Amino acid sequence: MTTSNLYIYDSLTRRLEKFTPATPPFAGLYVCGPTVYGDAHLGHARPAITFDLVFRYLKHLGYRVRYVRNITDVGHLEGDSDSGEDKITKKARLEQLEPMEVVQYYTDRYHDDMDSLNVQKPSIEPRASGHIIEQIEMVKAILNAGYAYEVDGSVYFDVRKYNEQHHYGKLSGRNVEEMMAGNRELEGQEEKRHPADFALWKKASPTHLMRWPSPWGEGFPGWHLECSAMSAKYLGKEFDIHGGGMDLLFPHHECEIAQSNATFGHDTVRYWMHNNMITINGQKMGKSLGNFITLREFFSGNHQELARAYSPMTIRFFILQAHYRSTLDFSNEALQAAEKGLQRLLQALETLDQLKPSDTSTTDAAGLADKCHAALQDDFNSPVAIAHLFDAVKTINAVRDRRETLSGEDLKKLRDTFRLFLVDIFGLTAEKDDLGQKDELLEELMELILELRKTARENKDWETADKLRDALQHMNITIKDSKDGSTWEINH
RNA sequence: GGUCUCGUGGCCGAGUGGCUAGGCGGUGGUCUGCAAAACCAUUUACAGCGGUUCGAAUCCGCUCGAGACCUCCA
Repeated sequence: MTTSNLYIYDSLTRRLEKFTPATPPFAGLYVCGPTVYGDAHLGHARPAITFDLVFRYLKHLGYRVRYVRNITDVGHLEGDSDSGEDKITKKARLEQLEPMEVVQYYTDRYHDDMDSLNVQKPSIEPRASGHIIEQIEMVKAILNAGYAYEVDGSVYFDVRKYNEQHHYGKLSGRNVEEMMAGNRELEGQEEKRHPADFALWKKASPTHLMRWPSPWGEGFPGWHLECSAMSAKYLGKEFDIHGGGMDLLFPHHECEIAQSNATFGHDTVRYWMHNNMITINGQKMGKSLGNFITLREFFSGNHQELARAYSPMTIRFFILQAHYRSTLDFSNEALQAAEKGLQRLLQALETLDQLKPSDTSTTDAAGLADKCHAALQDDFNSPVAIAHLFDAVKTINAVRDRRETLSGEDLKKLRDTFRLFLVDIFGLTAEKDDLGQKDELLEELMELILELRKTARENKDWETADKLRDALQHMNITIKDSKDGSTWEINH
């Protein structure tokens, strides 16, 4: 294994901590996945890409990583009330489908979106509905430990009791007493002994569709239980990294900590990582505000806020260009800037293959790997690593233009390093749809047209040459002339 | 109201005490039949006020502004 010096910002200690996995060379990573009752929006892309980077980089460092990302397919209640309808059921009713049809439909679409973004599949993608037994067992264990109570077919976590021996609120920086003061009156809370108590198991109302038998009657698991149960099942009672969006810090992850402590008597997570939010007009992009733009809308450009379509790779690069703990503000201008920047990097990747080695090097190319590693080992600072790649682009172009030279050895090193970080670790590649759109017939036709234009230009028949160029531009095809001839591409 | 975070040049976005972040845009140039593309060069910053320090974007205080969580949310 590569000796690493990886530091991760731990949300719990609020400091950079040196990453030392519990049982090297293994590393366990659990990330909260989506609730599948709607298309993924730009906000969903952030944790997916952030932890895809973590996954890829840990693997690169030589760890044997088990990455678990759940699918939440048990509908959580819309309100905190017994009478509330859950999100998936509501969607199912509106679309006249089985709840599980809704789940399947949006799970498939989520997978498609993640594939487009070149997000690697997790090692295990467990569904909450497939782990009802594990969740029931966990409720039992918490009841046995005395940290929960049953009321009329529902089981609640006893936060006040738990707080006597543990600190409920240590992750999100709050305490139970303070939370009392600011707590709002919500319906359906009469059963709880304390407003901060949360449901571990919820009795299903007669009309509730998603329901399972349990020792407490027909019902469904509580909001926070699935992640505790499934992370323990697949990663053990102590695992390395638990990730998710900052908005899950409270109450979701706070509750997970309480559940795990109640069940196992100790924390299960060694490092808590939280990605920040994507904002639009300075505000969080989210379901509740209704100001979200789905990934599919980005890819098609079909949304009021979008000046045009943006490719999946542009979205990916846009997200990687900011540090995961900073907010990232969406704008058309920023996305177009990202698109241009990415093109520059990808162009350099191609140029790199054409470079010829010299006897000696006039420029340093060896430092790139160290600099990029240093950036990533500093809490996955992808924007700094990317800045180093841009510096390397200058070198690559200089060698191409014969302003600098590289020895064979240095050239190989530069190629390997550049490709390693850009393609393997950041997952940035040329758009696949480029090739998809260029079918064979089109290729041949374009070759013919470019040949005709070349002849026209050689005969100084500028009228014909320009006519071809302009006509193609109208068809959304751009001709790019260079010394070595002309190339073409379809505009996005 | 409670807890917390942030405020960097036209835009996005790194940076936590002294050393050019980077990208995009703009401007100038090279190339080109012209244009585009590509490449090269280059421009402006640290919300305000006060303090600590030889020295602060970076530490402390205050003011102003924005946001997040406290209910489902990535």
